[in-house]
Amino acid sequence: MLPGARRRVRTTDSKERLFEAAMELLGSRSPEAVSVDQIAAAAGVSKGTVYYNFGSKDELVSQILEYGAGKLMHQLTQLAKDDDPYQALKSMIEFAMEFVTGYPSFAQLWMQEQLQSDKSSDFAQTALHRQVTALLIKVLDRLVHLEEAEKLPVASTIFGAALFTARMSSTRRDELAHEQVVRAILLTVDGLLATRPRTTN
Amino acid sequence: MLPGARRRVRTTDSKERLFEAAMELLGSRSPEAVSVDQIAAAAGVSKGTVYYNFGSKDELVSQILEYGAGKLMHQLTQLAKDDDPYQALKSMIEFAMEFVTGYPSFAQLWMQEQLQSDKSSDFAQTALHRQVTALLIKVLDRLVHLEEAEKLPVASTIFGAALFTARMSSTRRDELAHEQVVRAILLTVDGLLATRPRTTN
Amino acid sequence: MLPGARRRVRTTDSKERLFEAAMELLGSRSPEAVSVDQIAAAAGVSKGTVYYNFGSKDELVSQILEYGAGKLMHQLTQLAKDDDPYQALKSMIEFAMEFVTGYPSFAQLWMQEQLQSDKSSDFAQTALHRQVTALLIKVLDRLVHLEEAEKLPVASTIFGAALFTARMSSTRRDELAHEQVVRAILLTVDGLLATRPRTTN
Amino acid sequence: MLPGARRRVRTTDSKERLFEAAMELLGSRSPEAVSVDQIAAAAGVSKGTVYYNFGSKDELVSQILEYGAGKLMHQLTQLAKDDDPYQALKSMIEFAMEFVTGYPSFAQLWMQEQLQSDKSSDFAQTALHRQVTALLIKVLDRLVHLEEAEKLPVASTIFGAALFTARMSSTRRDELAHEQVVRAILLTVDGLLATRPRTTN
DNA sequence: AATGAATGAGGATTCATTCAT
DNA sequence: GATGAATGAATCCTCATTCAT
Repeated sequence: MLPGARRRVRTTDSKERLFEAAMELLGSRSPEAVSVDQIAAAAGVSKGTVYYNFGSKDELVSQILEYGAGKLMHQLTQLAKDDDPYQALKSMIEFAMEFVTGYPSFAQLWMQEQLQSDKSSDFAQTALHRQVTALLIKVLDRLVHLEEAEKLPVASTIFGAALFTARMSSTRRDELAHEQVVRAILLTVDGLLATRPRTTN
Repeated sequence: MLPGARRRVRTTDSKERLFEAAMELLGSRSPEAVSVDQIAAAAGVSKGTVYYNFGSKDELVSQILEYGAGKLMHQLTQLAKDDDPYQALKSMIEFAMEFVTGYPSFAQLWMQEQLQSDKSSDFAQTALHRQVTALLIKVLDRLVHLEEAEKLPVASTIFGAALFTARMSSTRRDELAHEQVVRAILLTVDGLLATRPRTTN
Repeated sequence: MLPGARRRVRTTDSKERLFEAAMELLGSRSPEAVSVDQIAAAAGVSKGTVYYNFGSKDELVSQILEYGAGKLMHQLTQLAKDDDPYQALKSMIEFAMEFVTGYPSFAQLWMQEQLQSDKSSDFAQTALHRQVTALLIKVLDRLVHLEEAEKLPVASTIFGAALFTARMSSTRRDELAHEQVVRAILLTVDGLLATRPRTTN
Repeated sequence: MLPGARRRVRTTDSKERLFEAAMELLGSRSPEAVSVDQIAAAAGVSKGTVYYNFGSKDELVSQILEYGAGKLMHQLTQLAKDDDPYQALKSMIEFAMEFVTGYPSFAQLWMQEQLQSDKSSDFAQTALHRQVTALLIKVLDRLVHLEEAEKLPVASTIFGAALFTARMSSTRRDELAHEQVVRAILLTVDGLLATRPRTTN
């Protein structure tokens, strides 16, 4: 083939299809419960292609995790910059909700992997928890004055409530309206506003 | 053997040992990631004994789920009766934290199964979500006046935050002190108190 | 218990129930496809009772086989005594049909075990084949003159046709009327009568 | 490797080897009594290969059944075309004998499955019984005049006698000479010729 | 870049059998 | 006489992975 000619897109075609198929399937089942055959079949490629592109099942899962973490963090970081810290939190929660609805597998994977003590290192998602809470803390600091010891619990609570309730509402679509859920999660912030001194700029 | 000494107990011994071994193992891994061999070995019985006592792996998991749900609901129902609704909520959250710390497998299993749309009905844990939120709503109603549409989201948020953060804190013991987490979750309630009309007894 | 007092009947109660349950189940499945659990459950006794009464599954199967063989041979021997050899053959075939209809498991077991070369000894059913063919040959000898070499093939054919078609007709009850089948099997004898010299008494 | 030498064939090699190994083993034991391990070992491939090629043990057994049914019916259909109906029947019986001797597993499987009422529909072998008897009836009709009601019983008897005696003679090779058995089975036809009006062409 | 065939380790489950009571 | 609990070998099957093409 002539160098520089058409190429590029086609190259990672199967890779992307595998990626998406895996995300889809991992949205409702644990990684152990999803087989490589299923992923390959859903992507319309052969099983060997999974190994050609990702090397192993674990690697595929890790890449999904990392991809999602990157995407989420990128956007949350942008939203955190809003001048109004309350508005920033609201937008962040809204985005998290949308994100989890769009990619249920991320929430699923994070929740699961976050709870496993034995698995090796776990950069990605432990890092994610740390990164998100750090970001939340930064925004909260701009809103109210918190004692050092309570910062992480508060941030974790918001993170957990958002992650869990978002995931939940993406299943029970009818009962848990997006908007109402966002408002409910923001109640934690309202609670802070009512009980802590405002940050004096 | 000395007469009158310990004995008798032995009867359903293996069943209980299996139950506990399974709870232990399911605390940190998804059911699919725990093998029947592992459970049997951990309980110190043969693999066949699992099937003699439970019929199948799924049934064992289900029974754990049901057992936990019953135990949790029983205690929460008691605590909800406290005359002071705020205190009731606080005790309930505290108990939930302790419970999840003591039996991490429950939180793990509930979270996972709650997210699976395809599994057939799932009385136990779907029922659990409904039961817990119903109970929370009853207590909240005694505290503040909520619009019908926001009740479930608020209750779900508290439930999710408690479940997730409790589970989280039982892994990262050092960083997330029990007491602080309870206070953080209660912020949602503080938020309600600050923004909604009190219930007029 | 006083010797000579009431006893007898009750003693083999479970044994008989097991025997009948096993016959029933073995009527439609190979021994390997029927479990001791199933037999015990069908008999309404515990699994241990099978071993108490029969020692092993194989022994139970063997006893069924022997019991059936004895019963069948006893009656066939009587019927073979009829003065009219043609009538004797007819009665024998009729009885075989009834017998197989009543106890499908015998036909099933015989057919299966007859075909296994590797299984040890096999008194019962190999003996049965020999006994039945020997009996048939005796009666045939009274009817027509056969060369030595063709005796066994002819007797085997009648035996096989009867056993197989009887078993078949007990499944497809509607299509294969008892009477017609008997007549069809007797055609072999008619064939002999038409092509061989009659026995001169 | 020498160019042009044997090669290529290899492709579905394992599948065929499994097929043959299974036929061999099923010749003397019921499917329940033959394990997948044994089949795989006999074929010289790994257990997984059985599942890769056939999906399940049942499917493997079914395919053997169907393959045999096809092969048998094909040849019988040819032989049935002989102008002389008696000769046609003789050839058909001879072929059936050879076939059963060559592939004892077919007779074994057919007999067993034909007798199971509970198994779902069972195209293959029930179809086989129907097909063979239908074919036999067609030939018989060219030979003698039969009442409608007796056609199936007569055909079934011939089928059963052939199947069973053939299977039997392939075990007791010494006692049941091929030729004699064929003649014995043809006696049924002789019986017909002696007792029914010939078909008037 | 991709695949289909093959594998073997491991997983859930069944089952004949043993044994203390 | 009878049973329930327990077992471990064996069975069917799944699955992540490898490799020649």
